[in-house]
Amino acid sequence: MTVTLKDIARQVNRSVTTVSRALHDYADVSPETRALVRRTAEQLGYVPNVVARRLQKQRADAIGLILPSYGPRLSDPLFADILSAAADEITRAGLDLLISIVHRPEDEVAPYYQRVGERRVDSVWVVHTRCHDRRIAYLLERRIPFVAGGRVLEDWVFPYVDVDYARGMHSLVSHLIQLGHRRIAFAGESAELTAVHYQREGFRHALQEHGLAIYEDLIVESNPTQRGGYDAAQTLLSRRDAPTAIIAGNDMMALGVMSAIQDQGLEVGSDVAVAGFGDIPLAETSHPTLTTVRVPAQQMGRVVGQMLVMSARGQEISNPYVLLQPELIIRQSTDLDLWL
Amino acid sequence: MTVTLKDIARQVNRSVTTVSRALHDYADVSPETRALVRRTAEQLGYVPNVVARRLQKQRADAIGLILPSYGPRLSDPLFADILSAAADEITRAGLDLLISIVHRPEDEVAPYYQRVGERRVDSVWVVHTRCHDRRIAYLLERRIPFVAGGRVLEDWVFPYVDVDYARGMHSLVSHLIQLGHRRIAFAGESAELTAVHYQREGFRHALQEHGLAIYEDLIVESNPTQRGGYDAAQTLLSRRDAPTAIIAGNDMMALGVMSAIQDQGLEVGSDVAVAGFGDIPLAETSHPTLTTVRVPAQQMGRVVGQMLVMSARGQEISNPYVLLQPELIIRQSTDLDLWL
DNA sequence: ATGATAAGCCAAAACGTTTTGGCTGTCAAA
DNA sequence: TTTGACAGCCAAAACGTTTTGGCTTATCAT
Repeated sequence: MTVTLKDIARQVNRSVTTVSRALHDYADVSPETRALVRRTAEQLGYVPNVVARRLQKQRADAIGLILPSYGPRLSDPLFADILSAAADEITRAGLDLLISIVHRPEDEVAPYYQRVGERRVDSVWVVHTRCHDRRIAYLLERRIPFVAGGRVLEDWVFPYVDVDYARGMHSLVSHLIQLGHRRIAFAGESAELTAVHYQREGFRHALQEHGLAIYEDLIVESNPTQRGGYDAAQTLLSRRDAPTAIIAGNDMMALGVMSAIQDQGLEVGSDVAVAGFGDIPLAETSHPTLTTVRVPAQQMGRVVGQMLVMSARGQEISNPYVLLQPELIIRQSTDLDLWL
Repeated sequence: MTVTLKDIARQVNRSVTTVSRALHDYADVSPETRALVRRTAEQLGYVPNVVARRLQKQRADAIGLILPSYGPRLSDPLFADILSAAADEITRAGLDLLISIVHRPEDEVAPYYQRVGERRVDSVWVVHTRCHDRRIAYLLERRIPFVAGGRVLEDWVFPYVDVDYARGMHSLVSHLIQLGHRRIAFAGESAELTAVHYQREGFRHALQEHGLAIYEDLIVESNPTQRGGYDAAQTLLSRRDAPTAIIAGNDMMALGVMSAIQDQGLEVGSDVAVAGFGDIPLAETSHPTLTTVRVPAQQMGRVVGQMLVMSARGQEISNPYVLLQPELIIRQSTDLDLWL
C-alpha cells in the first residue's frame, strides 16, 4: 500500500523522528543515516502525505478563489489570462489553487469564512471588486488573509493589485478629443464595480480638462458582453445628438459596438470611432482593428499570485498596493489613416 | 482561537466522541444531548477542520485538474464553459477543485502521481486527450482514479466524456456538398489530438460517402487560434486549385479564416464558404455569422464533473462512456441566402 | 431474582506528520 | 578523573477528527 515514514524507519532501523529529520536535512542526522534514509525512501517510493503535514503544521498550503457565477466569466480572455498567470505562480510555490463557484449573491461572503475556517485554504483571492464591497469588509473584520484584484472606494487598508483605469481612460479620451471628437460616449458595466467607477472618473476628468461639456446621457450602463455593447450602441446611435465616438468598458463590448454601427450602415472609424479596454487578441484582428487600452493581464496575474503566496504563508507582503499602468494602443477603429 | 470538538465537549460535559456523533446524527445520542451539542457548536462558532477529517478518513475530497500551459487555453471559450460547469458540479458536491499548471511536456505525467500520492486529490481530470496518450497509460498503470475529457485510439477502458466530432463533421461536410461544394478544405490542430483525428475521419468519410475525391493537400494542420486559421486560409487560398469551402477545427480558427478571405478581397459565403466547430458566442455575431457545429460545452462540464465526483468518492461511475452529439448550426458563412 | 435487551455514553486508537525536549556515548580539555 | 561540549539519536506529544469496541444503567420479560 502507501509508504509512510514509519515504513522507512522500520527498514533503516531508525526512529520516525530521525527519518523525518533526515529528509528535511536537519543537522543532527549523520551523513550516513541521511543517505540511507534518502535511498530507502526513494526505493520504497515514499511520497509524503501532505494532509498529515497540513494538520500538524496548521497550514493548508492552499489559496481559494471564489468565483461568483454572475461575476467575471472564465471565458473572459482577460480574466483567463490573469488566472492562468496567477495559477502558475501559485503552483510554482507548491501551493494549491482551489476554485469554487458560488451562485447567489447572498452566498457571496459565507464561503470565504467557511473555507478558511475549515482550513481548506490559508488565504483567498477576491476578484471583481465593487466600490463598497461587502466581501472585503467581511474579510477585514474577520481578519481573514486575502488579496484583492481591484480597489474599493473606502479607505480600508488591504493588499490589492489593480489597473489604473482612470489614467488609461484619460489618455484614450484625450486622444479622441485631439482627433476632433466632441460628443464621446462611454458604455461600461455597472458603476458599482470599482473598475467602471474609475473608468467613468477618468472619462469625466479628461473632458473637463479639455473644457468640454459632460453629457451624462452619453454615459450608459450595459452588460459586459458583445451583446451588451451592441445594445448600448444601438441606443446611443438612435439619440438625436448621437455621439461620434463610443468607448466600451471592455473589448468584447467594443466588438459589439462595432457590429451595431456596421449594422446601421455606418462605417466604424469614419462615421463613429470605437475603442475598448483590454487588448484581447481579437482586438488586433477585427475589421477594423480595435483601438484599446491594453491591460497587462499576465503581469497582473503574476503579481497577484505572488502576493497570495506570501499572504498564505503568513509573510508580510513586500509591496501590497500595486497599481499597474495601462497602455493606449491606437488602431483603425479610431484612426482613419490607419485603415488601408 | 479556533473552536474544536474538544471545546464543545468540555462545554457540554460530554466526550469528544459523543459530540462528534451528535453532530453526525448517530442514533446512540439522546435527543437532548444532540440538541445541546448543536446549540453549543453554533454558539461557539464551530467549523470542522477538514484537514483533520481528511487525515482520518483517508480522503482528500478533492479533484485535480492539471493544465498543460501548451494545452487548452483557459481563454478558449468552449473550455472555459466546460470548466465552469464542472467546477460547479464539484463545488456543489462539497469537493474541492484544484488547478495546477504544468509547463514542460516531460512534466506532464509525474504531477498526477504526485498529487494523488501526496493525498492532495482523490481523482484527476485529464483534458485534451491525444490518440496515444501517455498520461492515460500512466494513470491506468498506476490505478489512479481519473476521468478523461476525450477518448484515445487504444482499446483501453476508462471513463470519458467526449463529443462525437466525426458525426458533427459528417453532417457539416454533407451540408456543404449539398450546397454544391466539391473542393472542401479542413484546417485543424495537430492530428495527434483525438478530437482532430475524429474530425478528419468524419471529413474523409463524408467525402467518400458522396463519391468525392479526397485531396490530402486540403487537409492541413495549424494552431488552434485565430492567427492559425488566418495562416492556414492564406496557404489554402494561394493553391492553384483553391478550395471553395474551408472548415476550421474550432470557431476561433474559423474567424481567422474569414479574416484571411476578406483580406484577399473575396467574399465569405459567396466566394468561399466557412464553417467552424464549437458555436461560441462570437459565431453568432460575426460578419457574416458563422456556420458551425455546436458543442454542448455546459453539458460536457456537468457530466464530467459528476463523473469526477463519483470517481473521487470511490463509487462506481454509473455511465462511464459518454459521447455527446453535436448539432449543426447553419448560418450565413455557408449559406448566401441567409445573408441579407 | 435473573438474564436479556436497549439506550446512552466514552476511552483509546488511528490517520501520518513535525517538533520538543530530552538521552547516550565519545572525546578533548581541565 | 572529572567536566563540558558535541554528535547522533529518539520517545512522546501534538495537530483534530472518526471509529471501534466496549462500559453503565435502566427496563423488561421470565
